[in-house]
Amino acid sequence: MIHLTKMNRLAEKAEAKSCRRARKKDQLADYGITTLKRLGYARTSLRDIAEASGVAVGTLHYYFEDRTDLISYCVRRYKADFITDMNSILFADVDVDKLVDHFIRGLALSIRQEAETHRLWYDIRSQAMFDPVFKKVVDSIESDLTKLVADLLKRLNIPVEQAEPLYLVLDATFRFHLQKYLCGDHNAPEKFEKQTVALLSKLV
Amino acid sequence: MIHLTKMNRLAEKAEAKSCRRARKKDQLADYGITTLKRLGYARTSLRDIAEASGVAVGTLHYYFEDRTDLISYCVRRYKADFITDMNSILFADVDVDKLVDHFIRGLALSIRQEAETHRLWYDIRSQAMFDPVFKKVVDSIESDLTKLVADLLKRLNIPVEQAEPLYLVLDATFRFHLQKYLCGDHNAPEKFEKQTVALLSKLV
DNA sequence: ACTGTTTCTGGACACCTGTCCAGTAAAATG
DNA sequence: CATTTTACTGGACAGGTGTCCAGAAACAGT
Repeated sequence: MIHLTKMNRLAEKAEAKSCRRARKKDQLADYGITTLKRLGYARTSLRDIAEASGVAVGTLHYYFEDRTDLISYCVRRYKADFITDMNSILFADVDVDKLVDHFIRGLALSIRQEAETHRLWYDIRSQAMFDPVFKKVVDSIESDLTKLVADLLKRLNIPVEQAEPLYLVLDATFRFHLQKYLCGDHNAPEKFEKQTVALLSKLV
Repeated sequence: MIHLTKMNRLAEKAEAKSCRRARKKDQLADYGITTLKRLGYARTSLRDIAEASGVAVGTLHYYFEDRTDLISYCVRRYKADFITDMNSILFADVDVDKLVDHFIRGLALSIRQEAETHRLWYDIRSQAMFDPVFKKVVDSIESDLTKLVADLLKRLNIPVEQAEPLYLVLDATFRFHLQKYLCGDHNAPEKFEKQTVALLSKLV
């Protein structure tokens, strides 16, 4: 029995240790994401991230294999938050009647509040066309986003086969107006809302 | 009179000179575009372009102010070819009846034949969200593409106000299937064709 | 054939990049 | 308290980056 409790102790310790390590790793990744949002993939260096984290560059290599590993980890982690945000928009409102309008309004609001986040997403997605390292996580995010739209359709009793093309339509208008917004057009989110409503009324 | 002919001569010489210079500049830009297509914006260095051109790095600085100037010039030049290609797709066929189908088929073919070209376009467009240097040329290309769709609508006797949202729909499906194609899905162009036809039948 | 101009080279420059490691500080362990 | 393990530092390293320039080479005009 003593052996077992001893082993449990050790196991607990080991777990607590790896847990602490994981937490720190995530914390560093968060600073990484912040930096990536600001500078974009092409311009973000390890030193930028280290400086943002208030940590030496070597520390990054203590927690991550190499640059690719770090950025991949950032993107994977970033994905989680990203989808969570999107989901909270979808399920914020329960009234099925006005669900679509609220959904679209949520997206419009997100252009205002999370412009840098979405900008990074489009950056990474483009990068994935050149660097296969990001292919998997980009595919994963994109299928999650499609699923998001599918969930919306389900609640509206619309066949989910339309989810993919509908996601693409939403994505295109969203990206376009995000771009306008980032260029200083403060009415872009509003325009996005109108255009999307008009588009959806024809499609569903 | 002698003076005038003399001045004409000189003017001609000067023009021929600047013309030769411009031609060489364009030639270098072409090698730049080739390299950008292959490596993407983030990974393309002046030395890569110099090597592709069979020229010393200094020569690039002889024709271009700096890196930004070179790449901007490349993108601006690349835009011309890009739009020309797109236009030739639009006006290749004259039969109004099957114009849309041919147009979409042309786009599908372009995924196969010009995948790297389009990949670069999406790369630069994302880059423009971070670097205002590319904002202008990206806007210009995007408005040209919208005009392309508007021309298509005109020939179909459909109000051109729909051009922008329709362009966005085409862009989204095109980009999505280009991505799939680049990931090894050889049927992506075909799927693009089907999905786009289905989508358009609902929209117009 | 000589002269001035344009074109181009090859290398120097300062800086930035990711990677690595000896050594230090801190914390856990006995 | 002593020792071992973990966490972290600061700097060295090789290689890559954009930029710049003295001078060679090619060319033009006379």
